[in-house]
Amino acid sequence: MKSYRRSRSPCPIGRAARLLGDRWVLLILREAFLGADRFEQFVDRLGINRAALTSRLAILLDAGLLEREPPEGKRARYVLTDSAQALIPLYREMAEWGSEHLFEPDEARGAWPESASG
Amino acid sequence: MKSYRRSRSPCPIGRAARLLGDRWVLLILREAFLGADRFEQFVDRLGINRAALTSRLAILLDAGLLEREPPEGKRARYVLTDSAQALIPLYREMAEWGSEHLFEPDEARGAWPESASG
DNA sequence: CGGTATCCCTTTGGATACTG
DNA sequence: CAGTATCCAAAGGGATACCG
Repeated sequence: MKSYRRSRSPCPIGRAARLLGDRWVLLILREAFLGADRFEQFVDRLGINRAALTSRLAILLDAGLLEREPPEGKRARYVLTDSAQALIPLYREMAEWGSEHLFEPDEARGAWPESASG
Repeated sequence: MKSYRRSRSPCPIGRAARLLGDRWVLLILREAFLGADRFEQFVDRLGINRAALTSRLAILLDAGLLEREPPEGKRARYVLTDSAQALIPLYREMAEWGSEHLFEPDEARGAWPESASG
């Protein structure tokens, strides 16, 4: 597992890109903002492979965007840290931009599930 | 090559994530914002593999974020479209967030190159 | 300069099974 | 429920060679 705390690009965008330039990371955080905090919830909502989810959760914990509650043991909840909450403006930008530039004018906007549509 | 115009997630974030959830795409756009518009410039500044660059440029052309000048033939320049320019606020957010949450307080912020640091 | 093609290895991903 | 393990196929990535 790569450490994301040690992503040593001197450029803030480069360092952010190392973390956020991953589709699953982006989608997991979206689900977390929408209230998901359980392993199975992410699996169910995103249709993500369990191994892939495990690896992304480790990355997000390492980067300090999620915290486990409780820190050790099973049945954890994954809760957003302040660092992750600080990403909300960026997500708002992403949603606006996506809506304006990646949809036809008459095309319906909705929410997930990713698994049903790609 | 997947078509990014046909990324049919009904969620704007899901659709944006399909495009922006790729480290190279993010970095290529950063370089373009900083003035790069030639194939070799992207290779030199990012240390990106030529095949990887070709594939990402195709994605960005398909998504309407870049345009070729001239449209056909060789010696093309890759110029940012209005859609891509509209991403600047998102990049600004990303830079601010990265600077605040992915660096030590006393750590120096700089720019690329990615190739020299990861 | 602006690519395309090839080789080969590593990573990722889906499916599925298993454990406490 | 919350993962870990395994298998295998597909995609991605670096190095390098080649072409007009």
